[in-house]
Amino acid sequence: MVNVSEVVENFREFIKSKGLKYTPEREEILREILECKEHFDVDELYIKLKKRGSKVSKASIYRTIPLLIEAGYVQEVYKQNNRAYYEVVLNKMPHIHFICLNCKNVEEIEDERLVTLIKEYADQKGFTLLSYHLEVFGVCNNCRNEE
Amino acid sequence: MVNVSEVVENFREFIKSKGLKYTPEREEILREILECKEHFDVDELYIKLKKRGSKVSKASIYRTIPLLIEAGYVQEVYKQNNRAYYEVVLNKMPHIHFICLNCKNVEEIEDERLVTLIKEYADQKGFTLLSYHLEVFGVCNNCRNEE
DNA sequence: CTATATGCAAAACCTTTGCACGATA
DNA sequence: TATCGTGCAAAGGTTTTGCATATAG
Repeated sequence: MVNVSEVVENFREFIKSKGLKYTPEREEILREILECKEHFDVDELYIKLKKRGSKVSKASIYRTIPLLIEAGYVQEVYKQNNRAYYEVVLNKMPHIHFICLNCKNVEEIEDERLVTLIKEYADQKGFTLLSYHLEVFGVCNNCRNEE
Repeated sequence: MVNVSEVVENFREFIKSKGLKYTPEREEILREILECKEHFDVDELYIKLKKRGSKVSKASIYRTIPLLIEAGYVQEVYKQNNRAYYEVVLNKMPHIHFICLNCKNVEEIEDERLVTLIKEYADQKGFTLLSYHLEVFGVCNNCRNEE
């Protein structure tokens, strides 16, 4: 699992190295995101924070997420209903998303061979790999049987 | 290349099989989309249609695209500035995008092993494969050397 | 003739932004 | 104390929707 205090510390250094200010809001948002096991969107995050008694605004969330992405902790994975969904990428094996176009369900799979394959190409091209995501679109078993 | 009249005919059957009505607007939109070699968004499409003297409204485009997606001709590939970008998936080999986060360059690669791997999983899950795309983020060789 | 589609304009929605106030370094 | 961040509310821009009219079957 992710070592939360280590990440928090790294984030603080990241923020400072950019000449920005480390604020309680930014830390709250980071900590809450690190708790997310699944994909999340801004609204969900906002509600979770509210429930904990936090006073952060959505504006701050919208302004903090790009920093977390830049720091390499978070990644936007897809959009649905005009809403962006994110996930924590720390210590997470890159994975394949199987997205059903009918029921919109997203299933996640991890695969070693894919990792190998991509690394091979990256090496070949002299490409410094940061992250990636593979999205597969189709119709899931359930939906197909219902038709 | 895509056989346009064949696709148009298939789409007509698709529409009818759903008990919907086949209209000139729907066909105009389909034909225009089949002309798109690159990714496109609703606005671009609308402007192209206008230039040809078409009278279709954006509303109709927005209402037609989901049908084209359902029919399997079109796919949403990404969003940028809160705008959805689509592409025609007919006769297009699935591909890997290597995206350089520095210079924003996108390089496209086709790979057989990836196809095999995904088909394997899809079969396993009873997932009807329509399309997919793999995006790899990092820093390209040129940019790395410049730093 | 009936059910569905269209176009228009307004609404809905997520995200961004301006501004005054507050907090960090 | 200067700079940057925050919250609020309003703006911005894409997509959706209600409604009257038009059209397909």
